[in-house]
Amino acid sequence: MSTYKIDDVARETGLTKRTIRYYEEIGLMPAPERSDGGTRRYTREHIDHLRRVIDARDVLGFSLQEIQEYLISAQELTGQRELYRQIQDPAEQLGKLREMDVTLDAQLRKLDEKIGKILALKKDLTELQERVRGGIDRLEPKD
Amino acid sequence: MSTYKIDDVARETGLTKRTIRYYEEIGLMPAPERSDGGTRRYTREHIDHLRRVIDARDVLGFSLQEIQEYLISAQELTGQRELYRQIQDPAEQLGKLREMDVTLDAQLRKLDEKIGKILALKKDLTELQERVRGGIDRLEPKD
DNA sequence: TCTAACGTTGACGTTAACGTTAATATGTAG
DNA sequence: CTACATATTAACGTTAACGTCAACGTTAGA
Repeated sequence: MSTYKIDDVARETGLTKRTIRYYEEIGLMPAPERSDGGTRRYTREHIDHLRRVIDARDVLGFSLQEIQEYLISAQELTGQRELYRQIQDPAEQLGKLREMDVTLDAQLRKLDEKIGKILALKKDLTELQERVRGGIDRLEPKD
Repeated sequence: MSTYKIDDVARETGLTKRTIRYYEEIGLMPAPERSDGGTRRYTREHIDHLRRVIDARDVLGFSLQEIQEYLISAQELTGQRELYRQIQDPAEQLGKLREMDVTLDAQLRKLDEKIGKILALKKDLTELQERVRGGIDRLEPKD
C-alpha cells in the first residue's frame, strides 16, 4: 500500500502542511500511521477525505465544526463500519443508527434551504438579464 | 419619511447593534443620516440592504470581503442602468447593455456552480441516509 | 425638568482558523 | 557517512468578525 508524505498531500489538496496537521489536531481527519521516526504516512483515503472537507468548507461555507458533524456521521457508517460491528448490543446499534438518521435529516434540510435561497437569487438575476436582453433586441440592427 | 433607531434595525434583521455598526464601519452598509445629537436614523432601504448582506453571508457562505465585491458589482449594475438612461447614442446604449449581460452571466455561472456542488453533496448524504435506514430496518423488531 | 432607557465612541477581549518561527529529529541522495 | 532537504512539536502571532465594557451624551415620557 503506497503512502504519501505530508508535502505530497499538500500538493494534491492545495492545503498547507500546517492546515493538514491542524485538521488532524481538531479531529477533522483520522490520524495517519507513523513511520518509526514519527513521520506521518498518509493513504489515498486521507486525500479523498480532505477533498470532501474542502468542498464542504468552500462550497457550503460551513464552519469546521459543522463539517465535523457531517463527517462524523459519514465515517460512522462507511469508514468505520468495523467499529460499528463491534457493538454487540443490537439495541445500541439501533440507537446509533437512529441518531445518525436524525443528524442526516437536519443536514439535508439545511442543504435544501440553501438551495432554495440560491434559486431565489438566481431568479432575480435571470429576470434582470431578460430585461437587459429585451433592450438589446430592441436596439440591435435588424436585417 | 419614517426612520428607525438602531435597536429597531437590530430587531428586524436579527443582527446585534454592534454588528450593524461594524458593517457600517467596514463599508458594508451606507452610513445613515444622524439626528442633531448624533443618533443614527436608518431608513427601510438600510434594512433591505442588510437583508441582502445577511443572505449572502449565510446562504452563500461569503466572507464579508467577498460580499463587498458582490455588492460593488450589484451597484455597478444599477449604476450602469442609470448611466444607460443618460446615454443618447443607441450604439452606446447597446454596448452598455451587452456589458451588463456579461456581468450577469458571470454571476449566474457562479450560482450554478454552487448549486451543482451542493446537489452533489446532497446526493452523498441521501445515499448515506438510505444505507442507515436499511440498517434500521434490519435491526428493528419485525412483527 | 428630571430620569431611565437608549445611543455614541473608543478600546480592549475572544474565538476560529490558520501562519510563522525555533529548536530538534528524520529521511535520503551521493 | 555526511549533508541537506524535509519532518516533528511547541509556542507565540495574526486576521476576521464580532463581544464586552467604560465613560459619556441623547431622547422621550411622567
